[in-house]
Amino acid sequence: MPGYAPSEAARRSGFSLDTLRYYEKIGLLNEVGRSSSGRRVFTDDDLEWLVLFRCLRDTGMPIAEMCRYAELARAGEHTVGERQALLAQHAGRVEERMRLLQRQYDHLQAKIRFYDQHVRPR
Amino acid sequence: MPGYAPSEAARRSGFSLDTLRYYEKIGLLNEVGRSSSGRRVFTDDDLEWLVLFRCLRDTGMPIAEMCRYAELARAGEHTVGERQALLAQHAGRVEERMRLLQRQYDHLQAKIRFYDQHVRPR
DNA sequence: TTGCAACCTGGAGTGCACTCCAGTTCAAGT
DNA sequence: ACTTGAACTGGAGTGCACTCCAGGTTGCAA
Repeated sequence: MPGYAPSEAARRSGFSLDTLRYYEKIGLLNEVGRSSSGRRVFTDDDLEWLVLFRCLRDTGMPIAEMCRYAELARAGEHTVGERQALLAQHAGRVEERMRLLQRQYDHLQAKIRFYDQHVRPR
Repeated sequence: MPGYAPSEAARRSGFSLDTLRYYEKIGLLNEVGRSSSGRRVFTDDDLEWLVLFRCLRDTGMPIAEMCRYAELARAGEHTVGERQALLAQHAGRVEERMRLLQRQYDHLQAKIRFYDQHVRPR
């Protein structure tokens, strides 16, 4: 059980120090342990949570929903079904977003190719 | 040349009336024509611009960059190269985002499948 | 022992992209 | 003539997710 300094946790998770403190303050991240002098010491478990938050954030989940998920997890094992449902619903929305993104990307490419006719005519 | 009422333009573009006015106010959308009584009348050309803005917005382009593109277009034909380059650069960033999104989506699916072991054990 | 970087806190500030509001005007239907 | 609803303006307000700040510890290296 090593335990990571804030800067190390930031480096590993890709979140800024301020964001880590913010996530803890709003109760997204569980209270992080402290050293004798009051400095945060992140555990591997904390880091795993951060990896999940990064996944959820990158896929566009709002923070309020991440909080909901974290609360369910803290509530105990009997919430696994609800937690899974939450993730599954989110995954569905992500699929939709991916389809839209692909569609608009195709439009964009068409537009770029269209320019080819004018930038280098014929 | 029909010309569309604001509500019709909103319906066709998927932007709200407020957003249409906002886009015009900040100079993203060119000054829209007016009826004798001062009401906006959107042309097909306006609508085409809105379709493009929707594409760019859905793919995550910041408004400032869309403004830049619109300015280039207003500046004349000699900017086609720069315009194309701007779109191409954006497309590159979109590809990157799509890859990240796919990667994180896969993580998410793995997490959901992992729950299966616990929700319906063995 | 002194310097300095990393860390702490509470709270204020930022940037983005809208969204809402109050008060007014206008066009068209009954 | 009157009502209704869509549109107009300038400007204020909102929601989200951070990000920054001031002022104060603390741990460690030289």
